[in-house]
Amino acid sequence: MNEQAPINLDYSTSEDAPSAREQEVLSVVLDLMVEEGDGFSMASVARRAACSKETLYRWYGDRDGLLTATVQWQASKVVMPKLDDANLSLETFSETLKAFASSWLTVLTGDVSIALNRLAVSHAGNNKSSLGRIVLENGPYAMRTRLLPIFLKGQKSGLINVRGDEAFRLFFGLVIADAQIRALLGDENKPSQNDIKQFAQSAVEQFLTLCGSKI
Amino acid sequence: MNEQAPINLDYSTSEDAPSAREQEVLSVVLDLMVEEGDGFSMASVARRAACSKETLYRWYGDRDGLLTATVQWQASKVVMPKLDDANLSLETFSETLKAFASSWLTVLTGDVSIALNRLAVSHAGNNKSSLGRIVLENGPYAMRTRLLPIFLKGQKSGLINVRGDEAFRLFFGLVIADAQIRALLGDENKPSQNDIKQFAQSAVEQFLTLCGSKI
DNA sequence: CTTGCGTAGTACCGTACGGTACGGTTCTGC
DNA sequence: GCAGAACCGTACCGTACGGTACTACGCAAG
Repeated sequence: MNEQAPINLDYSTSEDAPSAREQEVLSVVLDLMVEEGDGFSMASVARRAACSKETLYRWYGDRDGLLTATVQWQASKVVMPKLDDANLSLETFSETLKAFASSWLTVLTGDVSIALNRLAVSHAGNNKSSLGRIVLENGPYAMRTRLLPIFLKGQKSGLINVRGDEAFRLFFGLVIADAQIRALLGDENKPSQNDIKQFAQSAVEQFLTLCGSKI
Repeated sequence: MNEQAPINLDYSTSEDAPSAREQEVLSVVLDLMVEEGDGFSMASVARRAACSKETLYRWYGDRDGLLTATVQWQASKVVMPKLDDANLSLETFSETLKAFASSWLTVLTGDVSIALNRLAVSHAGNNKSSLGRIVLENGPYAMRTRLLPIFLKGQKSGLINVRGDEAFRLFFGLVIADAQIRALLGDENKPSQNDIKQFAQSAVEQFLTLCGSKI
C-alpha cells in the first residue's frame, strides 16, 4: 500500500558507515540544523568542520547530497526494539508498548528530530530533493514497520483485536497526538520527561481498552 | 498556560478586512505557496497579481509582512462551528463532534493547509518571522479554544468525564493521528473523503468510549 | 629527497532574490 | 480639467550563497 517506487535507501549496503571524519562533518551539519534550521550555508559547514568546501562537494556532490547523508546517518542510529515472542503476557505486552511509546515521544520532541523533520517538511514542498520522502521512510513508515510485527504478536496471543494498519494509526494518535506538530510549529511548551511517561502510560492503557480483544 | 506574550493578531480589529484588490494579491500568494512552497519570489507574486513590487512593499513592508497577511487572511476565513447548548443529547453531541472532526481532517489534509503549515514549520526554525507562532495560534490553539467549550458542555451534561486539556489531546490524536505529519512530509497517499468520514466516525466513537462518563 | 595524493583555505564566478528608484499611466477628488 | 496620489512595469543595486578553481601544505610511498 505504501511501499511504492523504493527510493535509494542503501546506506546500509553500499557505503556502509561513514568514516570518523565524515561523521564529524555530518555531526556538524546536525548541529547547524538544530541551531539555524535549513538556513545554514555550505561555507558554515566547512568552517565549523574545519574542512574545505571542495571536500564537501567531492564527498557529497551537492548540498542536497550532504543533507541526505546526514538524514540517513541519523536514521541509522535509531535502534530497533525487540520483543521476545515467547512469554507474551498482557503485562509484558503492555510494558513493551509503554517503553516504546515513551522512547518514541522523547525522540520526536527532541531537538534533532524537530530540526530534521522541519527540514524534511520544508523540502517536501519543493519538488526535487527527496528529503521529505527519506524522512517519511525513516520516520512514520519505519515506526509502522517496527510496530506491525509487535501488534501481530499481540493479536496472535489474543491480546488485541484489530487490523494492523488501524492499530498503528490508533497507537500513533494516542501516543503522539498533537505533540509533534506543536513542536514543529515552535511551541516552547515541550512535554517534560514526566509528562511523556504519563502520556505513554495512559496512551497504552487507552489503546488496550479500545482494541483489547473484545469484539 | 499557553497564552504568553500575546502576539499581534489584530487583523480583526485594526485593518478589518483586506480590500478586494488586496485579496487578489493574497490569493495569488496562497496559490504560489501551494505550487512552489516557500520558494516563490516577490517578483513572481507581482507578476501573477499584475501589480508592481513597489506596491507589495508599500502595502506589506517586506516579504514576511506579506506572508503574515496571507496567513492571517486565510485563518480569518475559517468559521466557528456552533453547538446549541439546549438540547444536548448524546446523539447531538456525537454528531457535532463527528461533523467537526470530518471538517477538521478535510481542512488539515487540504492543499492550502499543507502549504501553510509547511511554511510555518520551516519558518519556526529560523528565529525572526513569527509565522510559526501565528499558525500555532490559529491552528492547534484555535481548535483547542473552539473545542473546549464543546467538551465543557458535554461534561456538564454528563456525557463525558475528563479534564478539558486531556480531552483535547485525546480528540486530536484520535481524529488527526498521523494524517497531518504524513501529508506535510509529502505522502501522496492522502485520505479520500470517504476515509475521512470513516476516520471521523470511529474517532468519535473511540473518544466517547474512552471518556464517556464511566469513571 | 622526491613525487604524488588528499585536503585546508581562499579567491572567484554566476545567479537568484530582496528591496529600491523612477518613468509613465490610471484613478480620484475638487 | 487639473493636481495629486496610487500604481504598473521595469531597470537597477547589494548581498548571499551554491558551486568551482587554484594554491599551499602535510604525509605516505618509493
